[in-house]
Amino acid sequence: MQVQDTPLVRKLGAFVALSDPELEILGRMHGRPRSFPAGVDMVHEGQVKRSAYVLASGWVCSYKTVAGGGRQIVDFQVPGDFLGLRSLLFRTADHNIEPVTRVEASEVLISELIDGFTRAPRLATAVLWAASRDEAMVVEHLVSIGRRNAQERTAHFLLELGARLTLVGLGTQEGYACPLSQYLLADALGLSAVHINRVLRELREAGLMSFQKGRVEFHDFAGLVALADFDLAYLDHDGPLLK
Amino acid sequence: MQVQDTPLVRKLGAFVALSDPELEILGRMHGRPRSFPAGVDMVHEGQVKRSAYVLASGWVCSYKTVAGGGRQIVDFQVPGDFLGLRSLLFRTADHNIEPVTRVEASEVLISELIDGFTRAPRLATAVLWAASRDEAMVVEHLVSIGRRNAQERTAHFLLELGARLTLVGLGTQEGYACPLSQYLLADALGLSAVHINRVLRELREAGLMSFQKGRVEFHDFAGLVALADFDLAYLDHDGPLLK
DNA sequence: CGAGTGATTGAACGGTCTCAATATGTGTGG
DNA sequence: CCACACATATTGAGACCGTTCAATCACTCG
Repeated sequence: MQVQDTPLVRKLGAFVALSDPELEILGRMHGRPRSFPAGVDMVHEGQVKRSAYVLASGWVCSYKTVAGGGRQIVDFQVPGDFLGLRSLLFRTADHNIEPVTRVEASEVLISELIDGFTRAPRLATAVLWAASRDEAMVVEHLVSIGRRNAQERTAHFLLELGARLTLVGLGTQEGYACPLSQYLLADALGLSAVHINRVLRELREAGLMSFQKGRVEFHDFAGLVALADFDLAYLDHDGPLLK
Repeated sequence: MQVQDTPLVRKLGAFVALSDPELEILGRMHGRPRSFPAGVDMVHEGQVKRSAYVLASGWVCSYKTVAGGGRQIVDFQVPGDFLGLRSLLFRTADHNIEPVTRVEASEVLISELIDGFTRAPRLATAVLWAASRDEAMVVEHLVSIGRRNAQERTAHFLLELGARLTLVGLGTQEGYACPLSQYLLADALGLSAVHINRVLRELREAGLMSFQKGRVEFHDFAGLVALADFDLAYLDHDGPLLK
């Protein structure tokens, strides 16, 4: 099988130097393609029959709803990310998953995953690392919402998305394509869409960055990192941690 | 070896029905006791040499600091909880761990953990479940801070702590002993200590609950659950999920 | 061309913060 | 046992950040 350059391979490859047999096993995980339209939940809270997926293209968001009718987006997933790993061990899914754009994803059977791990334990480590990194991002998100004001929070979030996309080859320090609406951004950052709009304007007028017409552009990367108190380290790798 | 009734055994036992050999392996994890005074960090951000621990007695908090000098407490750990599992795969710890009270904990070597899993795979499942549950709590915390007002947030948090403590035999629907100061509560809930004080007074005057002199008392459990939009399901088990 | 979605801006309200002062409790040293 | 320092809890007053409501604009798609 030809060595592939999928987002998943690129991401895990940043952590573990992958051998040919390992690449081959990963390649097989892309064998069960599924397609989902934007805006229709792939998984909803309380759903019993669940699957895990690897995102091939498109963006999705994971969210929970609250009594008042609002919702909190916990995280977005971009190509190369896993979906639904966390609640595999629960009786029912504990959150909703909604595609932000049209999405192509590969369904991963749990048995397949376990089997892959048995034959290539280093893959298990790589996936665990990816899961730990996901949780670290949720934690950083929590810190943002709890202790940063709207500007810092917004800047931090868009920087982090940039770092993740860069890891899978979909972004640079110049910017990236971003299909999120200001409403989605608001639901993710615990702010109102109106206020997001004002904050984006302030950031633009300060010459730090812009987010318009589906594209995030960093105009003063260092300044933005300083404003957001963004830690480059935890997404920055000089190369695989495991050779 | 005598079958033990430690908080860890009690918690994992709620998820997986544990056999004698499994209990014996768990018991051995309590073989490396350590003691820590209140207020002195056990682990700090960026620290390279890390250990994992199982909490035997006392409370600790995990937190991250932000530029302005503030901090956000991500979670508290109570007896039976693991410490430091998440960042095991990172080069350095990504958060601080501070004992809230004097703490007794057992150091767990990574090799020991892996070895235990090899000989008792069901233990691995149980620990993974515990880790997933921890992450689910962080997510719920995120939702609280993002989308609930101060009253709902405070009520939700104290209810969740109660549910966790009940799981290890340290609380009931009547209440529980709680060593947290209003400052710690504030750092956890993304509020100021002054406002926490007012919120606690409102909850008390509404006849819902009280938190005074180190003790949380639920006066109207159902009313509090309704106010907080608290989901009893995800911490509520009729018995082990795996027989 | 009309409808719907997303972006933008203004004005007023309100939840939470900050600053400040006063209790209350607890441990320490004299 | 008292005096004191120190942490924690409590309460008030004013300021500020972000919300809500409302209107207008821009763009896309039928």
